[in-house]
Amino acid sequence: MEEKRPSISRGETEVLKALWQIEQGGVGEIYEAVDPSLDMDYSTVQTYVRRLEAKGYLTSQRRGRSKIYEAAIRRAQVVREAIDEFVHRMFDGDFLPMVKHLVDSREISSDEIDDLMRIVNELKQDQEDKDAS
Amino acid sequence: MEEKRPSISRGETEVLKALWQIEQGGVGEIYEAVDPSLDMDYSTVQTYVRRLEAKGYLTSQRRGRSKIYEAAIRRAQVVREAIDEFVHRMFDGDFLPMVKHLVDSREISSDEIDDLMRIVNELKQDQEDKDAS
DNA sequence: TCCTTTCGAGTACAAATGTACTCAATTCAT
DNA sequence: ATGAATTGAGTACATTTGTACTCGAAAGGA
Repeated sequence: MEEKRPSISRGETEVLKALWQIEQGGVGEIYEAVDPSLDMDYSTVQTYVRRLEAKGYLTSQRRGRSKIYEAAIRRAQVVREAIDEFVHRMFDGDFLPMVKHLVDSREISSDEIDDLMRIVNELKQDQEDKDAS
Repeated sequence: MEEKRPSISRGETEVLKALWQIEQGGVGEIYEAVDPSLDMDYSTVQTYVRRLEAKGYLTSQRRGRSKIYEAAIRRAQVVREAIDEFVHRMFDGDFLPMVKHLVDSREISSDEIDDLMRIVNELKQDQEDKDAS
């Protein structure tokens, strides 16, 4: 089991997202990959990278003079933890009200509803399969 | 339309949750209502209340020597904004992957699946009703 | 070779956040 | 009435976060 690492801030999350996208790269490449609409300074990216490494979210290996970074934690893992944290914070850990809010508070296209249907049906299927065993 | 107020921190959120629960009350009562497992100091609650008022999340009215506070923003509103922020941050605004993660990353009881079904069916119903008009 | 660009490493610093103390006024129980 | 508890108001302070600058080494182009 991994240690539980410190949580990350919004800015750090953005940099991590960029790194997940490019899989690996130096600060320059990460900088390129960060959502441009954020208009994040190179130095700022640099700082976040440093902090992320300190927090154990990514590892680096030297290659010549520069450093290649790589995420040390999979996206799904971080996302899961963030969701858990969020559901606990806002709904005392009860995820259904969360889903309800999610779908209630925005307009959803028919396609999305169908996708939702599919997701839930799959769940139900799995559950029935399990019951049958 | 309301101004967009500053966002609130975890601690502030907890105090706001407490206030939503008791509807209204002085700092003492809010303090009592805060999730005890957080073990939040009276003074800390006091500070959060002050900051929440400054941020426009709650209003107060004097009653004698003490002050009665009341939430100025409905829970649903705050929750919606928080969810939006979260979905944007983690899923670039795309809520389906969010739901998928939500249901994938935990064990869900049959009852909960049925509830989910109900929620989604209701959605579908609404959508069809709308189409019919 | 000399200039420009690129990095890493370190430092800076204000705002936000978590957490708490002080003090003065007041209220309450004995 | 007097000491204890409560409350509002203000202050304190370390940590985290957002944002950025400096400096020096290396690398690459002219």
